[in-house]
Amino acid sequence: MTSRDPSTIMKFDDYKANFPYRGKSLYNRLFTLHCENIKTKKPVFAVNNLEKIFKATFKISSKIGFHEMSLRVLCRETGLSMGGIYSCIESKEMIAIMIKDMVKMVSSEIIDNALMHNNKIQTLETIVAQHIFATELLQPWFYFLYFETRSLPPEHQKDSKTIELKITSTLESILSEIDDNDENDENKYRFIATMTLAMVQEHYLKNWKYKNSSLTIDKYADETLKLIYASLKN
Amino acid sequence: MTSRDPSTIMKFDDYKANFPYRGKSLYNRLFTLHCENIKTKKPVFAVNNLEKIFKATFKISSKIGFHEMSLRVLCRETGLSMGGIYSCIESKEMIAIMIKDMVKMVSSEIIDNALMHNNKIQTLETIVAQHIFATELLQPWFYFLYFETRSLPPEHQKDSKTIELKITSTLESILSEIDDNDENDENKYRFIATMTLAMVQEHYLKNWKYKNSSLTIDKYADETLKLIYASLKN
DNA sequence: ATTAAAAAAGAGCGAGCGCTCGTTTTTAAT
DNA sequence: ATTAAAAACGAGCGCTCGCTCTTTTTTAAT
Repeated sequence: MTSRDPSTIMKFDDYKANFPYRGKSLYNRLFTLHCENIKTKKPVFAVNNLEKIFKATFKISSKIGFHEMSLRVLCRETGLSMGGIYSCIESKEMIAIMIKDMVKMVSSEIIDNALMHNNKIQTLETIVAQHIFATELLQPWFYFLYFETRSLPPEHQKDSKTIELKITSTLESILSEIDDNDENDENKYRFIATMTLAMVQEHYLKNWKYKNSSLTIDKYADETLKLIYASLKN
Repeated sequence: MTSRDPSTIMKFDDYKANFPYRGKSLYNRLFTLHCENIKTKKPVFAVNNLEKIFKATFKISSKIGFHEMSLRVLCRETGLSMGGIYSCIESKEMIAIMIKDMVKMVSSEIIDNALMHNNKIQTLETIVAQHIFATELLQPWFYFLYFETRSLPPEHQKDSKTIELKITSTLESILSEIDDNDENDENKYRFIATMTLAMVQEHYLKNWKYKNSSLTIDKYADETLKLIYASLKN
């Protein structure tokens, strides 16, 4: 391995400041992507209601699961009527599909951007750190997709699994490029890539552990990277 | 850290050979634990049906989720009638609770037994390796509990989370006992304990990755332990 | 072969589900 | 202030859910 320069890695606050999928603009994007299937035509109304619908969906389904969330309870939580909800979404199922599509978009962007670095170590560190940052900023989205993939229609389930596969296979090939330890083989790189994703997921799946922890998100990313390098040396 | 002797760690095949929670005897235990609430009085009938019910539950709910599994589909899959099923279980919900209780029992046993070692390194390695082995042998049970904890009644949800907490806090304290690297602190031990459990879970949650893999379960356990030691060295 | 107890069966119950659609209210251009 | 379009409303529809209970079948001791 050539060299590592921790100072080149973006910090969470910098990433957050430029993150385009936040607040109202997040739901604006959602509306733009699905406006064909949304009866409500004026963006300002649709965007407001989409925000209510998705926030309520995350709140309720994180506790009891998406399928167990009835639309009547969703009405109460959003303050909207049944008709109000159904003029902003096609069906209950489509809520889950929209979440999957958003997660897919964000994950793909991180990988595609990181691959444009010439320095492969920087590519590795960008993918890992930015994934941890993005899953923190969109924690309810990633959490939902992890637990509710099974309730998606088959073709969308497949799509969801492809997201994960793309991350690990990208990591795997970068690891083999940057490593110069003869003892390591492709199985080792696959193991480390798998472990890396497991650590990213650990953070957003059990984020209550980290909310009031002395382990900041920047430190978590750094520890994860250190673990990768320690495992390569072995 | 004093010394590590890989030869003292049990291999998967040895563990499997003496594992008491297998085949019919597993469902016999389940019946004994819950016979008060089971209408079917003759063990031979109850045990046979419990086996059908649980195997079908795992098969169906691993694909679509427990709540989405209707009892009518469960009837078809088990070959039993509605009445037949309800004379062996109290309610649909109780199926999930029984699974939680079984997982709790197995996990507790591993920790309690491992803590009886005088050599703390052996305790650590026993907890890690045997957890990986047990979650392989009872994969559907552990997988189910991970994804369906949310559909348990609150007090049982709490109980389920306690299982995980007991494992990580035990690991954490053992790590601090065996480590002599001054650079490490309690946060580091917590991070490593968390990562260790994440690796155990990775294996049983995504076991399709490992079913036909060249990475055997013994090797997986060994790699996980090596990662722990590499991370301690820093 | 008889028979009483145990097990298995499955139609039917009330409740709650996702979703629709005719009506009312709100919006915003004039 | 008027008005036509857009948004919000919510009772009601058909359906499936978990579960019960009476009836039928099987078991096993005599």
